[in-house]
Amino acid sequence: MANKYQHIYNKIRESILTGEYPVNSKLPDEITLTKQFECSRMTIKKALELLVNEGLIYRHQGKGTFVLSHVERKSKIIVPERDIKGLSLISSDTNHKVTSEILNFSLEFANESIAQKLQIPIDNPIYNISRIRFFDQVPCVLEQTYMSAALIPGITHEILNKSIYDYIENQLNLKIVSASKVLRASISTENDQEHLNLTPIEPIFEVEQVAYLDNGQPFEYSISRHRYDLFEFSSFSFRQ
Amino acid sequence: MANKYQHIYNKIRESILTGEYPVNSKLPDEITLTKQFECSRMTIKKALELLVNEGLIYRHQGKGTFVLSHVERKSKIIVPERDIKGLSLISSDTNHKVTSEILNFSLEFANESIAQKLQIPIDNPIYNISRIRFFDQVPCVLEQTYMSAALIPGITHEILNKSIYDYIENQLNLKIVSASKVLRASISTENDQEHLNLTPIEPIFEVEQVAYLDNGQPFEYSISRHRYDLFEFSSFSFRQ
DNA sequence: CAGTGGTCTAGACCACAGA
DNA sequence: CTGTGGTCTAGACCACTGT
Repeated sequence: MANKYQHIYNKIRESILTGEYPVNSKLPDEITLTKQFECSRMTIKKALELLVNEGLIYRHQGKGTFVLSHVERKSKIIVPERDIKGLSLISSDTNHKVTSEILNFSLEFANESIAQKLQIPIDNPIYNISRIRFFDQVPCVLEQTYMSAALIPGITHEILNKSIYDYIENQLNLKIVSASKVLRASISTENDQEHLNLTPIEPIFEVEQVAYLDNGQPFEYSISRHRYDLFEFSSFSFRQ
Repeated sequence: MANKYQHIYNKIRESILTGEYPVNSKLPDEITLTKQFECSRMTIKKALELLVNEGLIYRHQGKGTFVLSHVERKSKIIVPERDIKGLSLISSDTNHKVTSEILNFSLEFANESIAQKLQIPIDNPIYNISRIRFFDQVPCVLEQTYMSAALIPGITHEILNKSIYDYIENQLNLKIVSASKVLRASISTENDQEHLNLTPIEPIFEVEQVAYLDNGQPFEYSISRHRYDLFEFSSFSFRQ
């Protein structure tokens, strides 16, 4: 493990998830943890902060640190709202299979709206990519993606059939670090209904996303239209 | 200002929003900031971390700290995804008016599902509250709320017409600190269509939420059904 | 190499909770 | 009062960037 605080975070997280620290129980105090992990108090704090952000524990000045209940849900595909990679995550994590069908893949020139999202000049070249994503052979997402061709060179059909993110991170060695999203419900269009097998009254869960590299440059603007009955987005928020 | 790091956070945030540090510009390095604010480097780091979480800046080891672009959107009611209080926030923030119509307000006994969400025993008393929320006289949210009556005593019609959160925080002096949410798109029911003036093909943006007090106790379980055309949820996520 | 942010320390003092 | 987490310091050493 590279960092001490991440190591400690993983260890404590594991202890919580395996039930060694049960729900509602009190964690050892910070001083005890510094001895247990042979580190300073600041390092323990940093590790525990990660668990607070994750909604796994809460801390109370004067009282201590306690394990929160962490409920699992199973009926749908749960996308952690703060996740950046979307379906790619699921495919590597579980025994489900995510595949793609490419509807369109072309090189175009950015119009004003897209140029603004990607923070590039108008008429710069961009990839325009339309895919249907299948989850265990079931069509579940219509995805429209725009990427700056200068920033992400060498996209091929082959790559689109797998994961764009894998290519960017492992082949181009770029780091995807953040994303801003807008989530909304939307009436399904005829196009949606055809590709995702929906009736006209069945809606779409739309996610509009701009994803950023570690230098702050937007590299992808995408609009994903999810089957309403297969996706939920979960999030945990707390006051800072 | 209570804390030095919050003071510094506010100052730098202000400088970014007023354009004193323009988009894409580099912030002063940490050492310079420690001199400017007369504090240690850890304190600067803590302040800057808040700005990173907010998506206002990004930091790059070896290079520096830079201002990210922060775009505003205006066409819809934008709910910051990490917000806990929902509409109450908007009503106090803007010159728009949020009102309520109470459809039902009764004391009941928790069934298994609700008891589990609120982490109370089955058959404990709970408030069952149904409200329509109006935004500038337009009905826009159907809200179903369950709260433990033991935890949040003294709810009245009067309070429901205003903000429950205000009552809990200012009258009962309880602190609402976190919430876990599930967001989904849903077909509108006849009930939705009637109260929110929707046609059958118009969907609902549903938010299911459990909100927690600072002692980790869930105090509210709610399901809010939003007009799909008036609400968007925005979020910013980054890898930790 | 110098400049910058990332991690980590050892300890000080404060604020809050509960006996 | 003791036990707890929150804030803050002054400084060390490391990792990465670009000259």
